[in-house]
Amino acid sequence: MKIYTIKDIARKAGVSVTTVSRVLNKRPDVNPATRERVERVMAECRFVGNANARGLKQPDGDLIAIILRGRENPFLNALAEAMLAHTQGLKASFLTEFVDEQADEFQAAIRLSHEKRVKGFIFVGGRIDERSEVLQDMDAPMVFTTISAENAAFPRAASVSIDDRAMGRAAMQTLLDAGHRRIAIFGGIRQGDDGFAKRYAGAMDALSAAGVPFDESRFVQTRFSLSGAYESARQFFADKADTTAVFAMSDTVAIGVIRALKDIGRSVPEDVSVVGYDGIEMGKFFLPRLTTVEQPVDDIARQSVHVLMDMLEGGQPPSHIVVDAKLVLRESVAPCQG
Amino acid sequence: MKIYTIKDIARKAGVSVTTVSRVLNKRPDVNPATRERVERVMAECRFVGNANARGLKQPDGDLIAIILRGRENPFLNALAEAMLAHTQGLKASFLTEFVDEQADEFQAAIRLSHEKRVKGFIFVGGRIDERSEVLQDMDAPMVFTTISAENAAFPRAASVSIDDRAMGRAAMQTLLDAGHRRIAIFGGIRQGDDGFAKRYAGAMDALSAAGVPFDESRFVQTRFSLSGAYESARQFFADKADTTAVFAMSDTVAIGVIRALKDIGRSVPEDVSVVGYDGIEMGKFFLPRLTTVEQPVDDIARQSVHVLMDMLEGGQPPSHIVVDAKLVLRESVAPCQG
DNA sequence: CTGAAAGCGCTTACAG
DNA sequence: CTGAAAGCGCTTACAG
Repeated sequence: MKIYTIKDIARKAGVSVTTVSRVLNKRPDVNPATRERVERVMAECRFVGNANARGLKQPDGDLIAIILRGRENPFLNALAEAMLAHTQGLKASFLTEFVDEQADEFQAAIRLSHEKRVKGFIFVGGRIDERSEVLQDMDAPMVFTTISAENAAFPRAASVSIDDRAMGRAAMQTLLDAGHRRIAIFGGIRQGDDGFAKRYAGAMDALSAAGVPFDESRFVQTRFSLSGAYESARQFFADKADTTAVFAMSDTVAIGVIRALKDIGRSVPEDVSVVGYDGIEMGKFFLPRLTTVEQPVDDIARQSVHVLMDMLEGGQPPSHIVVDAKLVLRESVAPCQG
Repeated sequence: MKIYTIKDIARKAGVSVTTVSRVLNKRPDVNPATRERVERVMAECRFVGNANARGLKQPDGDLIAIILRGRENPFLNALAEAMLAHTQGLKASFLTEFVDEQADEFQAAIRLSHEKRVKGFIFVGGRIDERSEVLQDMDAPMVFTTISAENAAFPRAASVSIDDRAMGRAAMQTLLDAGHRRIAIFGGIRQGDDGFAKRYAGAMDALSAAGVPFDESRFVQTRFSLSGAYESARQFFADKADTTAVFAMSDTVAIGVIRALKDIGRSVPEDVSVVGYDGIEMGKFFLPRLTTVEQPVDDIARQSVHVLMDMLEGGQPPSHIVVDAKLVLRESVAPCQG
């Protein structure tokens, strides 16, 4: 199948390449008859423009990259997909870039800003740490989602997130209200004031308001995968069998923990209560259904896109938006028996 | 942040753009001192080449597209990821394209073959139907995965799949062996000899070998999502409450069915047995763990990549590879009580 | 080992 | 309404 160029089409239609380019870009200043003829030839040849050539000349509108670390994470995937849905009708075009769980999304951003002249970035489930420093040089606007960049001091970084501290507190409070006292927390590395650190701080708020001391050895730092959480839980419960409740900082972790509990002969929620975080779809189908902190995926997605466009086109300063999350009570938490 | 071009670098380093291009492409014919100087300037400027410009000249090695229909499907995602893993060290470069569940992956292929000069295609979880006809014109080699293209008569289409008929039979046999007779099948649209039709035919093989008639009204055509399967199952069991077992043509469907069963007060596997298909990770964590047909993801991925490269570089004819799947017995099937 | 020049496929002032 | 020509950032014979 020969690949036709704009030149081939021009020759076949008996016009100049300029004219072909015009009809290709649906410009108004073309004689209807000419346009029709060119369009027919293009259809016959199944002509589709060469994106590289076009990209070389046209700034591509504005290209925006949605960068997602962790291809398997169902929550982040849902978030990215929702963003794409809010992208329709915008002048900018969007691309989604997946980087490995272990990889550096900021290096990916730098690379994209050069290679593809990407003009704006949305980090889906990003982190902010010392590696983020490389972004200081970048003048493209960016937005962090599910994490606040308020204290990050990047000149052009906005953020959209839930109030992780308040929701961490709510999650823990749910467990406390059910009468639990020996509670474990399964979470990620806490650094600075990132999301995990805030959820942890919120949990501590609830605990100390209730006058319940927290035994540091009940904090488990786990990988955020089913198998990682499963192994962490097997190991933890072999040691701390008297734990009656778990606050898991993601639904995926919650599911891994529940499976491990079941395998050592303990039911959820009868023997151990579990509260998750994120609100993934599987949480509504799992047995038991997960009690969890539900992040408003669609809301976060919509706001993220709009905040970025406001910075990019409106020249507005970055803002740090906090959206409402809610704790949904389902089946994985029950009154403490112990 | 200024974006530097090869020209800027050349000027700053006091060489020609040709030389810069040479060091950029790591060609051997550059004076070490010159190379070092150019590299330093590039580093200082954080120079990264413009992909569009490069793509315009260089055939990009060979660009191969992995096309995946359905961004949410965990099985297909795992398959695509495994393919990428087998891609390391190959001369070709790969890109992953997601198309909507409802979209036409063949149109996407045509578009990519023009826009990005894609030279080969891997359809992850593709279909073969009347729409596929557009591929007749395409001379780029392609491979279908999880479905056989043996009878499709595309000149350059290879395929890698499991023996769906045999495995459909094995799935049904498992249920039969457990004593079940009133069995439902939850599957997709059967057309021609696609994967669903084969799984169905295999199930019929097992049934008729066992002398068990199949009640056509126990075939349920469902969407392949948690919620789709859930709704189908609620509706089906309201009518056919005496069904004691289900063969679900995907694990996701199996999970939706199990959740629905539980909600109408029936346990799996005590009251109803369920066998799934695919072997997604969640199946090992769900309660109960899923008895399922496990597709050898890594094997399919590796073979797909190699078959394509053989066609592309070795000029070999397309082959139709059948890889071994196995039925893994876990917890969702139990002896029939009824 | 190095550079001047042509060209990849397109777009866009500019002139008519 | 239409076309000739320059140029986007790079690569690659070709000549030295």
